[in-house]
Amino acid sequence: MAHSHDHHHHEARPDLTRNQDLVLRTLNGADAPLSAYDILDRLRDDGLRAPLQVYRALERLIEAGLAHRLESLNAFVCCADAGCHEKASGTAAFAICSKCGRVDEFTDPEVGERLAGWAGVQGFALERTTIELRGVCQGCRTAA
Amino acid sequence: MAHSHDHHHHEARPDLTRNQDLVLRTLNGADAPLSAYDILDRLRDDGLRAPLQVYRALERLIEAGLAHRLESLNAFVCCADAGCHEKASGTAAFAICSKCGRVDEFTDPEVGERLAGWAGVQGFALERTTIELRGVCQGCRTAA
DNA sequence: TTGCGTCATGTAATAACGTAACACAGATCG
DNA sequence: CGATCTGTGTTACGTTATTACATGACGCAA
Ligand SMILES: [Zn+2]
Ligand SMILES: [Zn+2]
Ligand SMILES: [Zn+2]
Ligand SMILES: [Zn+2]
Repeated sequence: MAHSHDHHHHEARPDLTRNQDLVLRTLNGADAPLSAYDILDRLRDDGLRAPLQVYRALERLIEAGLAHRLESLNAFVCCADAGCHEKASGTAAFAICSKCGRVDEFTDPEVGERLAGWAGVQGFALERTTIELRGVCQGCRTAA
Repeated sequence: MAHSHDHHHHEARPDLTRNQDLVLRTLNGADAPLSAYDILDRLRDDGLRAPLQVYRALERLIEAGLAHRLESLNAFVCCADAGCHEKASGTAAFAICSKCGRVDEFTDPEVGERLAGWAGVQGFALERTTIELRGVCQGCRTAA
């Protein structure tokens, strides 16, 4: 079932397998980052039993640019900025609220260029960049 | 033995306790990031037995600006850029070589300002920023 | 058809990373 | 003196991630 007419989904996703699709839906349905074990718990009823099943799916989703890992949280979110992988200035950054857990993904071309520039000068072959901001979101601040 | 005359070390450190000093020396003596358990293993002969002893020391060292945690590695390094905590443009970034493990700490004021600027516009109360570059350092590339 | 690579999957066991809870010792201050 | 604060030591536990091995589905070529 690689090519077919069952794309009830607005985008031609890069052919997800069942487990990958389950994990991606779970991430999409969450309003905060989920750990691999959170995801596993939510997918027990769908037959997933072991962490590795989740980690393997996450690996592919991240490769495909459909999800991100938040290193400072050991958790995962689905990509919320389609342009974050457009090379040239496509370095995703994440603002993570310590109060409510919400995550805001954004890109700043200037930041990406500065870091790439540093790498160029140093002869550092840049493969991946992690930018994570921790703090309190506006909603949580005004709700104080 | 908190105050004494045994500061054979060039800087007036913020009065480290024995465990903090042991951990900091270990980090200083390493040529790559160390996990908390790496540190623990190296300090068994000095009497440390449990992970918590290391984590507590690391917590203080990081607060004091003497060490950093690398989130993408779950490991720790000692601070290599005294200016990285000078507020105004003092956001530390780390370039981590996937081949040899070496870490290069640097700061780019422009990057710090752009991220702080985004936070300001969004009403996000920024507390902490993580910037980590993964790739291959020049030494490892030319040694290919 | 059979055999062979490749990829996803399933499962168990274990490694690696991190924290809660409790008890104790020394310093400081009324 | 007791009250409190900070650092310490220890046990036990919780969370996150990987290794190793076995199986099943598919495409393809002999
Ligand atoms: Zn993204
Ligand atoms: Zn919030
Ligand atoms: Zn530093
Ligand atoms: Zn290197």
